[in-house]
Amino acid sequence: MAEKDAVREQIIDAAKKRFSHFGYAKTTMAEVAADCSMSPGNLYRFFPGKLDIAEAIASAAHEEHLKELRKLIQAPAKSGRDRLRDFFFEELRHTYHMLEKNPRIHEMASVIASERPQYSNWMLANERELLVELFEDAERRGEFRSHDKQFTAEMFQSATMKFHYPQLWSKLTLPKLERELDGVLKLLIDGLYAQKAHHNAGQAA
Amino acid sequence: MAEKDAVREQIIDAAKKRFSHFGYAKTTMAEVAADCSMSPGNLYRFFPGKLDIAEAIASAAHEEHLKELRKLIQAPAKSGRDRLRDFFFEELRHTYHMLEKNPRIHEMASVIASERPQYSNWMLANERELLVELFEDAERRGEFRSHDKQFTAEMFQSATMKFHYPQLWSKLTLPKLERELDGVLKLLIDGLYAQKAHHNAGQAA
DNA sequence: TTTCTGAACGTTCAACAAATCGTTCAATCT
DNA sequence: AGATTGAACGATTTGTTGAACGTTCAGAAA
Repeated sequence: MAEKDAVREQIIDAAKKRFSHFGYAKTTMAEVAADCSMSPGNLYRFFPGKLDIAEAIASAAHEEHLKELRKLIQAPAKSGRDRLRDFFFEELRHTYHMLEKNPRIHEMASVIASERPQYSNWMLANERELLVELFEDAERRGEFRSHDKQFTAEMFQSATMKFHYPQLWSKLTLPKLERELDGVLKLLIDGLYAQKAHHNAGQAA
Repeated sequence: MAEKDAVREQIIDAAKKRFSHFGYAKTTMAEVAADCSMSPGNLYRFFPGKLDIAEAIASAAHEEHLKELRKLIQAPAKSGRDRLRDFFFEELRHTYHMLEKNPRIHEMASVIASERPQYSNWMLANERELLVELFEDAERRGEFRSHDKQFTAEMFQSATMKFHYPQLWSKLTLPKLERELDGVLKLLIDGLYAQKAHHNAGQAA
């Protein structure tokens, strides 16, 4: 089993190099197999198909991303407002730099998104979990409160969706995007605080 | 001149029928010309090209849409909150029904959006003007206040961008989309009211 | 037996040819 | 003259063919 995992890792490494150098489409299974000194057919004992190799690569990167996000929402000295800002700014910069630094990686992400629509939803759900944690923590500290944290997290993701999709950016620079994200977040978070006020008023009555 | 406008109208009508029946791509200039009992070449005395005919059709529809939106934001008996809700719900339903009722029309919109990127921005800017009017009116009535109404309008459009792009809907039904839009708007508008409070507090100090 | 290979299968892709389309403009009509 | 035509032009699309690709599996290797 450990043996099998090591081979999987080797395949992932070889594929990652090829994909980010030549792109997903221009990389053949035969090439990846040759890089691993094995036959094309043998790859299929370790992965159901080419797309699954890409998914494994993406999942590892996603795990790294989640780790970074987790660090941000657990910053001890920061307010809930600042943590939310840090969270979504990290999301934006992550997407932006992926596009800027290496378009091949973004090609890979696009292929996965179009061939495995549910995969994007899974990633969004993972990030949403972190948001819920953040909201729970903010409530514990009495900062803001929301009735349905799962739903509120969905609303934040919905309202910041534009910043996930470079196709919607129409050549905006990162500073402009950041200014826009900042404005949206300010409104949303002020909304959260306001709902806390309503909630308290309701309790008092 | 009036003569020329009448012919333009005839061309637009013929093209509209063809585009919505067979689609933009499958309609040829020769067919539109034949429908108008003229030669293909003659079309170019009235329109610079095929895409401009589509744009004229889209612009007329856009004018209708703006008229509807204007009606909603000027409803006398409604609060700013309700007007904002009506505004964006109309936007969502407009997009949704365009897609649902006649995909050919949506195809036309997609072609224009991809060939004339600035055209989409122009439509967004028109709608943003109405939002600014709405904000000015709400401020006049003392309901909520925002420092930079142009910017605030941009933030509202940014946060509701998802509802403009069916590609991001992943099979969500209209009721689900409406629920989501409702949640986003609730946060945003609460945010507006909260900023008014901050503003007033600032004035008082 | 279990692990691995590489030829074989059906599908997808790339390159080329033919046809079609948007657009132009010299010639024709009014 | 100005208005209109329709053949001609270049660009784009369509159709087709052969190679390349992802995937499978019967058999070889271990």
